[in-house]
Amino acid sequence: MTNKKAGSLSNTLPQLGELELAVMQALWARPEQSANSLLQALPQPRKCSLSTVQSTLERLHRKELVHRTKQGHAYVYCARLERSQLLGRLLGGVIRQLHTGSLDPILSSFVDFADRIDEDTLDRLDELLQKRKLERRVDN
Amino acid sequence: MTNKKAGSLSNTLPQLGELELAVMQALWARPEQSANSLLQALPQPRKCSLSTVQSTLERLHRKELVHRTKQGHAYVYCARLERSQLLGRLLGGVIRQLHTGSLDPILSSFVDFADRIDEDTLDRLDELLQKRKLERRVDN
DNA sequence: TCGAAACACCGACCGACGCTCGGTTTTCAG
DNA sequence: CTGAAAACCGAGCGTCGGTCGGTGTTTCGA
Repeated sequence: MTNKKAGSLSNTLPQLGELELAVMQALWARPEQSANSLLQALPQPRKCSLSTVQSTLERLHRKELVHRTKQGHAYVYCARLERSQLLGRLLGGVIRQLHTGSLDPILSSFVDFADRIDEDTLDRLDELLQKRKLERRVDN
Repeated sequence: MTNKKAGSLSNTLPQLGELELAVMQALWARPEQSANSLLQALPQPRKCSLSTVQSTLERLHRKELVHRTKQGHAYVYCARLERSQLLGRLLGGVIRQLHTGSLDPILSSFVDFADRIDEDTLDRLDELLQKRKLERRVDN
């Protein structure tokens, strides 16, 4: 019947495609680049036309992930978010989908995740945590 | 020209649609349900036909997120992952997209995330961490 | 000054996905 | 054996990311 809407992850930050991600990576590696420069910077097996990069940049711009200014007749782009900020947003999006109201399962899931990675990761996480708590105390 | 592949989040767990998520929620709330029962359990504004729920279940099954067994002439479904496990996977997927090789930024992003949520969250995270580290020592 | 090069902009098409459903076939139970 | 309930199949739709070519516009150097 008459379709309503697919929407998928409505509450979530729009997911990033492969090329979009590659472009962001290139932009983080070196800020302030033109579409053409970005095209060159793309990893080997990622060759496509300038148009493709441009429309990807356009999409990224609509998603407010990049900022652009006219420099002569061409745009110069730069990322509007640090890599870690984007990661934080995406993490938040995923979490928001599956939250239960309580924070514990989330925290637990993450500790679980860290635990599975590496022997030292828990310790590293601990260090960061202590440092953060210290900073917090100074701020207040 | 000849299209190659869209793929989007190739390395990632396939994203879940709205209905798929709703079905999983219902399944977590009460395991061992039939398609029909699941249809009834869906939240109010989520009314659709049995067929729709069935094909969603089929998709979920292909994604190995639900397990099913014939009970009489109908399937009975149950989730193959706990909510927290799925969350962990999804988290891992997002992280894998944006990792830099070093784990630090990830951990940092998460501590950041926890910090922004609530005053006590850092402490709670600390508790869980210490508990986990203790358990680890016992295991080894 | 003028023309080519570089770029933005537009529209088109493709494949993948999730959602939606109706019709057909299978299957079980009364 | 018959009817209801479910599975199964296939179709269509909207959105999204990727891909590009053509067209118009701006710039800069010859």
